[in-house]
Amino acid sequence: MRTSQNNLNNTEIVYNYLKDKEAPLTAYELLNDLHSKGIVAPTTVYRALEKLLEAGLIHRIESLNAWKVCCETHNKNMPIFEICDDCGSVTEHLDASLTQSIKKLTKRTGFLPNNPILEIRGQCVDCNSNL
Amino acid sequence: MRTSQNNLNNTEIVYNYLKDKEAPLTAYELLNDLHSKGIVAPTTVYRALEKLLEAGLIHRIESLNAWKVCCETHNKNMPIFEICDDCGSVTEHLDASLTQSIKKLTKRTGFLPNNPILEIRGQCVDCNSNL
DNA sequence: GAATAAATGTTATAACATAACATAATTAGC
DNA sequence: GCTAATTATGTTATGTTATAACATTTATTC
Repeated sequence: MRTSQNNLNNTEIVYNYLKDKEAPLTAYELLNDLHSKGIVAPTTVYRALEKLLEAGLIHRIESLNAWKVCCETHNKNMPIFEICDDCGSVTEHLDASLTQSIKKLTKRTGFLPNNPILEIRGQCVDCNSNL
Repeated sequence: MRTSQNNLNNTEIVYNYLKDKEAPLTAYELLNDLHSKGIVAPTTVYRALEKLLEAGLIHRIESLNAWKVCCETHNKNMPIFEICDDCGSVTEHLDASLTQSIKKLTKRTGFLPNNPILEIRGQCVDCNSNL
């Protein structure tokens, strides 16, 4: 029996919900928030997230165990995330010189990069200027 | 009642064990391996890891949920880790130009960095040259 | 040696993630 | 359109990572 009320599949439901969020959400936050859409098991959430990740539509924020939509303007650059530990906002940045630095490093060491994880924990401009 | 057999405290026990490892260990791997030293609860392991982290003696590898001793030659540079998904080895690197790139980015965005998490998943030189 | 602080022990549980297998929906070929 | 194969989904259970809450012990200070 199909439990969802409309013709969106789980992957689309998760993506649409995540799309509007400033801060990333954990899988269990998604599960909780999307109960009303017929998503009732962790497995369902994780399967959707896996597909979105493969499609390059979302990123996993490793240091938060949370998920965020991709800005989709990578243009060959590696994404780096600024994570505000005060307000929880996460912003994605693309930076050519950073990307070059990492490429140089891996070239020098002979490492074959696959998935760079670049996250900076700290305080965003709004939070550190309001002190 | 004191259960450990010698005069090392838990923090030292964990550090000494971690020190010799090429690959990082998870908290539960440490727990399992250090049962014989009287460490029998997750809490004990996490408390030791927290102290070592504060002391700057270890790093947490976020994308592996695992822990590794610090090379202790940072010299103001931010550590970046190359993580081999084939053999599990993790190597720590210090790179001035990478550090500069990140500083420039945070200066531009007004972000106050606290803890940079820089990890590259991929294939180490040994694993990618043996193909 | 009593009072305080720091470290450790113990039990329970929260939070994050996947395994294993059953069923349903979609599609591809005939 | 029917059947087979594939893909998606549902369901239950469990594995893995991390912390809370509180008791006890050890070390330190006066």
